[in-house]
Amino acid sequence: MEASEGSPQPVERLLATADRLFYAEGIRAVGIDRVLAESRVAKSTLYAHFRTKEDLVAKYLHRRSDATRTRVTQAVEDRAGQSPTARILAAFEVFDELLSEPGFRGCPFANASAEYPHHAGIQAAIADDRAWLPALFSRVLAPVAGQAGSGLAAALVQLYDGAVAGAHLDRAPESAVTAARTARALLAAHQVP
Amino acid sequence: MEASEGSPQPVERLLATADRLFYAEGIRAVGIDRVLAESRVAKSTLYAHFRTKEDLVAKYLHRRSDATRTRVTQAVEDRAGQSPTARILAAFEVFDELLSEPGFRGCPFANASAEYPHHAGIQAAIADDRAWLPALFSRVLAPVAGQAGSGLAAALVQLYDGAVAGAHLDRAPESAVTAARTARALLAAHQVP
DNA sequence: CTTCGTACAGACAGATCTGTCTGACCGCAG
DNA sequence: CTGCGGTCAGACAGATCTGTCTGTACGAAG
Repeated sequence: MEASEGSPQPVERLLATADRLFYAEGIRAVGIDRVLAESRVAKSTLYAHFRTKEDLVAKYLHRRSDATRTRVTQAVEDRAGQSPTARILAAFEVFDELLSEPGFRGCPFANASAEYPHHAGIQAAIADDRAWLPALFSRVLAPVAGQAGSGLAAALVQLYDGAVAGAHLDRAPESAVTAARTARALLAAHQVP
Repeated sequence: MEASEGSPQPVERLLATADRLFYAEGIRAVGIDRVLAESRVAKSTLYAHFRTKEDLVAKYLHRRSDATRTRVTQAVEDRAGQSPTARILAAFEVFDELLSEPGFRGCPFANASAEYPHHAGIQAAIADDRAWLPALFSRVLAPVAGQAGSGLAAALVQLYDGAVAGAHLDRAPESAVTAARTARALLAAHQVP
């Protein structure tokens, strides 16, 4: 039934290769033929599972979103008993790891939005991703910050977005540390414990 | 000698159309033929002034950068006598205007970087743009913040980048106001007058 | 009037990209 | 053994894109 631990199933190979190439070189810059050749998958297999290239792109984005959300959420949940500030800063520690990874090339969702500003399925994948981080921050802050909680969460998301942009465009991975410092100052200014 | 006030010269028409289309729809998504048709310029004229499409893209980016830098710098210089905090906040007021413009679709440099991650001329145009804002903030902060000035400037640039990303991906132009609030808190925390 | 520089219009070649289709192969269920 | 679902390999059509080239038009300079 399942893969007998040889090389992964075709769809998995396809998605792994698409992730690598689309993220590293840009989506429109990478043709379907290239993805197929490097993943050793037949064209007919691709189109048996995805209606168009854009469907594959949307799937690529959803997988990226899931992976990051899981990783960040886990780090925050691991500190369930600690203070809201400590939990927020735990998220920023993960951001630091993400932004320091060798192949980091910016936010895959911002990048995809630049390439497909008007495609419904891709924009939906992006909108989907944009929801989880403010929700996570709001959840962490809910016990201590009442009304101002969502505004504070939005400000923290901005710090994340700014760190991502800077790490990419300025090739400055230390921007995650700068963002964490600002986050700490912001939380202190709002008397979050 | 100069244009007798009819329709602008071909290169100017070309650049205006390229700016509009590249920014609104993405660079790779817009073919040269489309730019030529909408600007009513002949293909031979384009290639007499630009060696390749990418050269035109680089020019488009340089013009965008110049326009924004001029506008922001002017607002800051207009408050030459005022406090550093007031001058920084004046920049954020301009950001608010920029992010609230109807056709706003994110940072043209981040967008271009997503589409041409490996093209030397385009990456050079992006790197060029990335320098002026931290330099402006550093200049404003130099009189009051000594050593910490450049770190503070970097943090403020992050706030700008975060506001741009949020305004684009979340369609939330009010993110400029959020960023300005954080900037004010940050400057206060560093006792900048 | 002629010449020169600039621009226009559009054909053209060559490359490339997406999506369809054909045919062969292979493991497994019946 | 036979049939079937899933996969591979690659040809193919049709569209599209960049960059070159040809020929024409027009105003200014000489």
